[in-house]
Amino acid sequence: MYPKADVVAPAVTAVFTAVLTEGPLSRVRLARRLGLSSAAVTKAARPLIEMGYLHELAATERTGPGAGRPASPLAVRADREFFVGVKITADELIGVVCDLCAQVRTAIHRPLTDPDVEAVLTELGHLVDELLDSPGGYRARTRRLGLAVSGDVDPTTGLVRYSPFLRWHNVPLRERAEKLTGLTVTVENDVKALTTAEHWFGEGVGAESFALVTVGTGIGCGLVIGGRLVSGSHGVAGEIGHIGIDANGPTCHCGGRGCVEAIAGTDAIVGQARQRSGRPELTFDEAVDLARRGDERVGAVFARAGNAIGCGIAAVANLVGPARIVVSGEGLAAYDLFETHIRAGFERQAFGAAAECPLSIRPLPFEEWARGAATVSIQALVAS
Amino acid sequence: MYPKADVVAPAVTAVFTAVLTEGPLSRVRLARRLGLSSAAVTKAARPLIEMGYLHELAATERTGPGAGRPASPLAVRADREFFVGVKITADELIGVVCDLCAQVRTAIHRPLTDPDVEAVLTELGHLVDELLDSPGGYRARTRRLGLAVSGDVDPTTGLVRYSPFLRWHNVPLRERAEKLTGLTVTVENDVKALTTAEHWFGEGVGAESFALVTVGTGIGCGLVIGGRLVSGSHGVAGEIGHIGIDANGPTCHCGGRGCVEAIAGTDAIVGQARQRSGRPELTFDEAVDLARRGDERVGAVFARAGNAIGCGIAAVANLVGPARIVVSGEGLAAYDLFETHIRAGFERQAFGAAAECPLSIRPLPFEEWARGAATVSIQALVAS
DNA sequence: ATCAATACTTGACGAAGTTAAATATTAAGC
DNA sequence: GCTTAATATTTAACTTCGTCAAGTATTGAT
Repeated sequence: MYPKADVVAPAVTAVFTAVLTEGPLSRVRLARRLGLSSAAVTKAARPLIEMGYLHELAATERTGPGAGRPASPLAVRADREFFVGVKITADELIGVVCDLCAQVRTAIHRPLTDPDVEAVLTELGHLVDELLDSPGGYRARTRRLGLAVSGDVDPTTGLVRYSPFLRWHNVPLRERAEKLTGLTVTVENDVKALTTAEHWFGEGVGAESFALVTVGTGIGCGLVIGGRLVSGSHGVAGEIGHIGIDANGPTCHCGGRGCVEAIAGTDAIVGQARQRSGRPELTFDEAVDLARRGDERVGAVFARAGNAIGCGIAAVANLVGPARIVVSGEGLAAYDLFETHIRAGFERQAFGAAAECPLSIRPLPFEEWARGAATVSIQALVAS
Repeated sequence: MYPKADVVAPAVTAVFTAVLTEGPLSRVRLARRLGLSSAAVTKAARPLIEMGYLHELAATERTGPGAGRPASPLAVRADREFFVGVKITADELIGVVCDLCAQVRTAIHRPLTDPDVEAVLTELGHLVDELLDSPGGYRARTRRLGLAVSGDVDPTTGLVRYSPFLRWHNVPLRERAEKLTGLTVTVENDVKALTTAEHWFGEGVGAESFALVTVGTGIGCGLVIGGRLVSGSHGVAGEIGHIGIDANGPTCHCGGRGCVEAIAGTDAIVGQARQRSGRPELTFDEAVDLARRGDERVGAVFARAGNAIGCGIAAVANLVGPARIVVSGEGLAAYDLFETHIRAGFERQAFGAAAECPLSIRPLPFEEWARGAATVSIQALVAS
């Protein structure tokens, strides 16, 4: 990233990260926040300014009792560089172009007919081209592409070890995508990418530890502990969906009993709602409708699901004690039906001070997943 | 710790830690393991040797095809310094003297009649004196004392915020103990101290992430992730005992339902065993006896408890994916009754590759808690 | 004895921080 | 307008802690 060295001085990365995630900050504030001398910040900021990543804002707020030279806050030049992020699902590619501040500039959804590797890669190439050629002139200032895939992914090698939904085994996705697009590619698990996005640019900013729970067909969880994303030694981490919370609950496809996902995954909810309403063709949206109109049998399904999610979240809070937890995902489109039950389940099962952990519950536009992918490639730039 | 600086070069701490935890290692091996040049290791080792913490062993094994100068492994001089560790419970003080390798040299148990702060501190003073004056001449070479207390403890200030069993609130334990003994004192939560001990000197050595589960009256869990002990933002972490695993299970004293502890804590087991056997005076040991002799009703209580523990452990494995998990504690004195059920519960509920996480299940001498306290003070030395 | 192999040490160098002093810019008081 | 106190930033000398490259040490094999 910088002319001289391959790996960059810690202070440079620290300064860049702080300005990116916490907005414009003067050198003195940066120094205090990062535990560095202001001289060190001056030096670290210089190459970043020279390369156009940061710039000085005009002096603004007056500080203190009224005297003193005004600070020159350092801010990110958002349009210095753009990043493509693509979330790959079995039936759709979702692609975005983000600026350096992770703001989405353009988004494209493209349906897929077949999750076959070759077919997906071909579509991916077209999608990336279309994104880069869309109005805005992104191509000239885009060098990086982030990909988010569900399943077991090795971000260091860019290998997709196993993705159940896509039915991919050991696909060297980074290599393929780099050859295809000519961009520098990062590959990450989708939930981890989203967690990263929320940690750097969302509600997790500044939190030393942080958890993101996604509610959808599956129920996932990304964890940041000690400022670092938790990866899990055996490639497993954040599998909140398969925590058992009801010893007599339904059997899960994973072989466990009473898994959160088997109670609160959208498939599980639909199944239950069909059974209770006696309408075997019911869709998720229809079930939501019924519940909103006061159908008690279907409402109880959502209540139980919300409780299960809350209980799973409480397990996270009890075990790792994150500073805050964000609950999100497609399933929360119906979050009015969930929220109180999630909170109730959480508060009942959270132990002691863990109950004080702030919970944000809100739905999430589907592009957010692709933004997560782009965020990972922003991080890759900053760390380089 | 060293003459010049207050904080020591990272390499010095790294070398000391590696030799302490992984045994004698030559400089070249250390360099490879730590990602340093061998020159850096030579320099880092020098002050440690000069101060008597490390020494060179005689060359030993021949390496490679047969040629080359033999290595001079660096080893810890275990008797260079001693450390006192004391575990404080409501009815007992357990004290040990450990050497630098965390080997217990002397242990003393001392009953307490009253968990009042002043009474405990008085006894603590006597206990430390007795330990230091016991045969072995420890006093002259002991500068540090580690204390382990259950409950909410702030290790940076040495404040015991709240300890339910002791009924202590905001006791400045470090300050008091330092004044009392003249030693440099570290204070830590008991489970975290034990986790630290196991991470540095037990089965957790070398693991980048690691979990310790303790089974007793309470059920606790210590976590190491990314090589660092997890502390929890709200002072809560590792509360595996209050994860809810049975939505219809018994109500727990914490207000939750079906908590692991409400099913598998020793008190819960005794309660259940009394009920099922119809003997209201039954003790834990008697219940163990009955189960071992084939009493099916009491045996089922242990089976259910073991399953609950396994299920809680699976939650840890699913969420954080530790490289290994150790299960231990007083409750495991009867581990023959538990083990298969713990493993069964774990394997049923562990998701995917998480089931591959090695599980060590074994009882633990009670002095181990005090050794944990001493270990924390060894760490404090190394980090200084 | 010589050589190849491996372990360790040394000293010059460089990267990346520190501290202390200089410089810049402002508001307030006179 | 001038001075002063306050705050921000920069500069330069210095410190720390590592690397690299070259040397020394010690061994088995030829």
